[in-house]
Amino acid sequence: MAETDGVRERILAAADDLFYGRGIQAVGMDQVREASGIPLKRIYAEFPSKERLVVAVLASRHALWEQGIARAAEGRPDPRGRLLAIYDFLEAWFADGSFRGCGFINAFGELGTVSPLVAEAAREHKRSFQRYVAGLVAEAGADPELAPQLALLAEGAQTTAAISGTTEPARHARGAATVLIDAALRRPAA
Amino acid sequence: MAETDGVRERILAAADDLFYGRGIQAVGMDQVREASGIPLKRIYAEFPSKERLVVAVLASRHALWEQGIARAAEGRPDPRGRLLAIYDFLEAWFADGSFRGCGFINAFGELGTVSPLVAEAAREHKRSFQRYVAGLVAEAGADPELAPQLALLAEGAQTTAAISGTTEPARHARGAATVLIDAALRRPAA
DNA sequence: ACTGTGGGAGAACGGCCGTTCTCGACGGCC
DNA sequence: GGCCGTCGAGAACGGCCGTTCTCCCACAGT
Repeated sequence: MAETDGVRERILAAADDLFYGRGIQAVGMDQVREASGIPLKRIYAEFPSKERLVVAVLASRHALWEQGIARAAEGRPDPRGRLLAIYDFLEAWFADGSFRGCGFINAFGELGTVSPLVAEAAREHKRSFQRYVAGLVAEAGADPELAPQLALLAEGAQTTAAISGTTEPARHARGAATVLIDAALRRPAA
Repeated sequence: MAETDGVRERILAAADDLFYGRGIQAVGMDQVREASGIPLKRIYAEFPSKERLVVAVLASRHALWEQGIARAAEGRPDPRGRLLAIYDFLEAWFADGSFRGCGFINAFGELGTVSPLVAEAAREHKRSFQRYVAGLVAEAGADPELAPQLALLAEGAQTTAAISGTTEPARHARGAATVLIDAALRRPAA
C-alpha cells in the first residue's frame, strides 16, 4: 500500500477535464473510462457513484484554486498587494484557452438542486474564499465590509469572462478593487 | 389566427419554472408536458426541439429582466439613482424563494459548450445589460470604465446570492457601487 | 346519420445513462 | 506445473431521454 499508483489521480484529472469542459451531465462514465484509461470497475471501486466522483473532482479543483491564489500572493509584502494579486491570478486563468468559468458555479447551477453534496461543496468553496479575502482585509486594517465587496468583483469577473470569452473582466475587477481598497484605507475600520 | 390562445405562453411559463428551478438537463419533456398541461405533440408543433424551447425560455427571461430593471429605474430622476436601482432590484429578486441565480449563467455553464444557440443567447443577454449600464454611466458623465465595473458587481452578486442563499450580496454590491460611482463622478470623464 | 378531419392521450422507438455482471487471461504461491 | 484470487474488457440491465407514431374520440358539413 506504499503508493496509490496514481490511479485515483488519473481518474480525477480525466474527470475534471471532461466535467469542467463539457458540463457534468453531458459526460458519461464511459467517457471518463476512455479518457483516463482506467476500467469502469476500478473507477467504481475508487468512487462509489458518479456523484461522489463529482464531489472529489470539486475537492481537487478547490485545492488547485487555493494553491493558485496563494502562489499569486507570494512576494507581495503588504495585504493590499496580496488582495490585488487575486485579480492578476484571475487574468492569467482567463487567458488559458480551456477556461470556462468557475467550476463550482457551473456545478451548482447544474446540480445544486438535485445533489446536496455538490451544493455544499460549492458553498464551502465560496465560504473559504470569503474567509481568505476577509483575512487580508483585516490584516490591512480596513472596514470588514470591504471583503465581500472584493469577493463580488472576483465572482463577477469569472462569470463575465466565461460568457464573453475575454480577459478584460479581470482588469476591470482589479481597477474597481483598487478604488474600493484605497477608499477603505483612507477611512479605516474602528 | 386572432389569438395565440396562450398555448405558447403556458408552455414557456412551465418550462421556465422547471428549467430554472431544477436545471435544464434534469428536466424531461414529459415533465414540461405534465406541468403545462399541453400535449407533447402540440409542444413540438410550437417548438421543433428541446433546444429551441430552451432558447425561447431564455428569450422570455431576458424580456422579464429588462422589464424588471426598467421598472426599478422608474421615478429615479438622475442616472446615479437609476444605476443604484439595479441593486435594489437584485435584492428584491434574491428575496424571492425561487431565486436560483442568473438563468443565463446557469444555462451557459450547463450547455454553453454543447449548444451554440444557448451560448449566444447568454452572450447577447449579458451584452445587452452591459449596454444598459454603459448608457447610464454615459448619461452621468462618468468614465466609461465605470460601466463594466458596476456590471461585475451585479454579476457577482447574483452568483454569490445563489450559492449562499442570502440577500446580502445585493447590499454589498450596492455599497461598492456607491463608492465606485462617487469616486468616478469626482473625477469625471474627458 | 355518415364521413372526414383534427387534436388529445399515451405507447413506441432508438439511444444513452449509471451501474453491475460475466468471462477469460494473467500472475503468485505451493 | 497446477490452483486460485485478481483484474481488465466489454456485455448486460433497467430506466429515462428526446422525438415520433398510433389510435381514438369529438365534432364539421351535407
